[in-house]
Amino acid sequence: MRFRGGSPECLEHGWVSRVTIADVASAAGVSKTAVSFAFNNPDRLGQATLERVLGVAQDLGYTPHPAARALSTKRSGTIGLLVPQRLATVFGNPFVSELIQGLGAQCDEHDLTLLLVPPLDGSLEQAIRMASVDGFISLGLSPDDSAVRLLERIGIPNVLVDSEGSADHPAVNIDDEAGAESAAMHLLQLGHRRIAILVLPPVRAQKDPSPSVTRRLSGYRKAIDAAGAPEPTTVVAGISVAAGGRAFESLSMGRRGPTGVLAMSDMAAIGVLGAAESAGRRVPEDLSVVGFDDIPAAAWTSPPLTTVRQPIVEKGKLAARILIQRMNGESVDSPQPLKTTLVVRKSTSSVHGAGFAD
Amino acid sequence: MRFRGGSPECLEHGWVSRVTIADVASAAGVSKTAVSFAFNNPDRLGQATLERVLGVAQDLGYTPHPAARALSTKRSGTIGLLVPQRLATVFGNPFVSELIQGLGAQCDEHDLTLLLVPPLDGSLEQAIRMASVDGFISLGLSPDDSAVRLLERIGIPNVLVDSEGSADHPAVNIDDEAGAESAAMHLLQLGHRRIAILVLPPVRAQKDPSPSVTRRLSGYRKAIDAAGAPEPTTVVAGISVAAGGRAFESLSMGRRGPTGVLAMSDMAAIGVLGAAESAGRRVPEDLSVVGFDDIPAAAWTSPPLTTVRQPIVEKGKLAARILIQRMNGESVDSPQPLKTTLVVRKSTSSVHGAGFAD
DNA sequence: ATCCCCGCATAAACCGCTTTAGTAAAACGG
DNA sequence: CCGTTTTACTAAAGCGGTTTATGCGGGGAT
Repeated sequence: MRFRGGSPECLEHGWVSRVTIADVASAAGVSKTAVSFAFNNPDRLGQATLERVLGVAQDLGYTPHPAARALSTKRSGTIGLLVPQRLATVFGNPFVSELIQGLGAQCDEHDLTLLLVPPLDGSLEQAIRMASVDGFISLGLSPDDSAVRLLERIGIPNVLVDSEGSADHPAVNIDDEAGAESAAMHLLQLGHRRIAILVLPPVRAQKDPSPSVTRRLSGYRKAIDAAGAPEPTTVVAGISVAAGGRAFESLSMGRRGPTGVLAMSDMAAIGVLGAAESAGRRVPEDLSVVGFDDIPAAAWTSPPLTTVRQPIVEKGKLAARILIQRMNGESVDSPQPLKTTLVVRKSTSSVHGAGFAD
Repeated sequence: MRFRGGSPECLEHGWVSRVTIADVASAAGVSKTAVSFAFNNPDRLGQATLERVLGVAQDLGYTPHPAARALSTKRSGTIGLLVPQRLATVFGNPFVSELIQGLGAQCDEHDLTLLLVPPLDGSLEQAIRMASVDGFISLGLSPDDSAVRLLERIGIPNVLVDSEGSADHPAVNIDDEAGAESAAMHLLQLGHRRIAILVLPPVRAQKDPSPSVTRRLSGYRKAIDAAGAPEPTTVVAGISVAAGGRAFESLSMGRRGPTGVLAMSDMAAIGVLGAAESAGRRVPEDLSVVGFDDIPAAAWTSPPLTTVRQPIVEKGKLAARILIQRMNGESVDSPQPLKTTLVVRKSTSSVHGAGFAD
C-alpha cells in the first residue's frame, strides 16, 4: 500500500485546502469580523448570531490558521527551547527530559506549546530567526554568547538556564559551587585524597567552559584546598555514558591513581561505574564515585549512585514561569540559585588501606 | 535586579519592534520584492543590487518574520510531535527521548524544527488546530482516534508511531508480537510456568488498549499457550518506575505467585526490580523479570535487565523520513515492522525448586 | 417628535512576507 | 536601425486572520 499526503484534492493541487474565515463568514451570511468575534470576543455578538456562526464553523470544520493568527496578533503561543547542539545529541541527556517536564508543566498551564530549537546548519542565530516563538529558554549559553545577544537585539524575551545572571537577562541557576563543594567534602571526609574530576566540555565551540562548570570546579577546589588534599586530576568528559567510560580509561589507575572521582554529570558517572566494573575495579570498595544532577536512573544503578541532587523539574518550572512573566511584560526578580542536596547512596565509601587492591 | 522583556522601546510601547522587509527596502532604495528575492531567489537580482540589499539587511539586523513567511509560503518548517498526554507525563518516559533523537536526526538534516504538541485543555484536537506545523508524527494513537481523523480531514500529512497501519495512514511499528513472544519463550524455556504480565494502560481515555499492546499481549499468549503453561495473571502498569512498583505489590507473591514477570515497558520492569528488592525478593533467583524497549538505563540496573530491544532511534528516524517524504508529496511505502531482539542480561534465570523461598 | 445612546454588525486597514504579472531598459540578431 | 529577447526590477494582489472606526435601526429620555 502506498500513501501520499492529504486528501484527494491535495494530491492534485499540491496544497492543503483549508476552510478559511471567509468561507465560514459567507456560509453563515455574516462578515469575517463577526466570525472572528465569535471566537475571540463573543460578547460583541448577539446571542443568535453567535450560535449560528459557531455552528457553521463547527460544521465546516473551520480552524483559524495559526500562522495568520500569529501574524496578526504578534503572538504564536509557543515558547522555544534553545539548545546548543543537535537534538540527537541533546536528548541523549536525561537531564533535558527532566527539564522539559518542568517547562511542560507550565506550558500546559498556560496553553503554550514547546518548540525545540537546535542550531540550523550549525548556526543557532539562524535557528532563532526562523523560529516563530514568543520567548526563548536557552540552555547552557553564557550571557555573552552571540546567540543570546541576538535575542536581546531582536527583543525576544528570554531566560537563561545554567548560565550566569547579568544585567540584561534573568537566569535560573542552581548553587553549583555549594553542590560541588558538598560532593568533594563527602569524598574527603571518607578519607579520599587522590581525586579525579570529570569536567564537562564547553558547549558551542567556545573555548571557555560554561559558567556552571566554572562554578562547580571552584566548589570542588574549595573543599579540596580546605582539606589540604593534593591537586586533583581533571579529565573532560561529555554528558554520556560512553564519555564517562572513556574518561575512566584515561585515568591512570595504578597504585597512585585516584581513589575517588567527582563527575559533573550522572551520565558520565554511570559510565565510570560500567568501565570500572569491566576493568575489575569494585565500586565503592576500590573506587568511590559521585555524580551530579540526580537523574532518575542514578537510583537504579549498580551500585546506586551517590550524587548531588539538583531540582531539575523545579528548575524548568521556574524558568518557564519567569519567561511567561517577561512575555507578559511583567517585571521579574532574578531568582536565587536553587539549592542542591547531596544524596548519599552506595557508590562511595571510605578508602581502604593506602589505595585499592590490584 | 529586576528585568523586563526586550529593549527600552518595548518597555514603553509594549511591543517588540521588528525590522521589516519594508524598512530594508527603503533603506536600500529598492522594492520589497527585491529584498525578498535577495534572500529567496538571488538569481533574479543584479550582482550589485544583491550585495547592497544583503548588506543593508545585515546592518539593520533584518530577520524575516517567521509567521508572515509561513502564511505566505504555506510552510512553517516545523513538524509536530503529537503526544497523547501532558508533557510532564510523557517525558517521564525515556522512550520518548530516544525517539526524539531519531526524529531530531532527520530534522537536523532537513532544517526542520520539532514542536511538541500535547493536548490543549485536555483536547488533542484543539492542540492540533493551534499548531503551526507542516506535518505530524503521532505517538500511540490508533488510526480511528478522533485526533487522527481530524488530521486526515484537515489534510495534514502525518505518520503514526506505535499504532496500526490503515488504508489512510502509513504507520511505523515494531514487530510487537514477535518481540513479546520471544520474551515469553525465554521465560518458559527457563522453566517458568506461573507468569505475570504487566500491561500498558490505554491512552487518551480510550477503553480499548492501544494496538501495540494488543499485539504484545497476543505474542505473550501465543508462547504461553504453545508451552501449555497456565493462564498468566495480568496487571496494568503505566510506564513509570512507580507504577511498576505498585504492580509488583499488587501481585500475590505467595507460594503460588508468579515466578516470572513480563513487563511491557522497561520503566515498569525497573520498578519491579526495586520493589522486589525492598520486599526481600532476589532477582533473578526468586523472580525473573523481563522488560520491553531496552532503554539505555536497562543496561545499568541492578541486576541488568533482560529485555526486548526495539530500535527506538531508528524508529524515530524512519517515521520522520516518511513524514518528510509525504510532506513533499512523494508516495511512500508503509514500512515493514521493525525487528526486535531479545537482550538477555541478568534479571532472568531458571526457576529454582517449586517456586521461591519465602 | 427629536435627540441620543446603545447594541449589533460590518468595511476596511493592517500584520509582514511571497509571488505573479508586468514594465523599462539593455542586449541581441539580422 | 528596428523588432525581439533577455535582464533587472517593481506594483500589487494575495495569504488568513485581527482590530479600529464606523453604520444603522430602535428604544428611552426629554
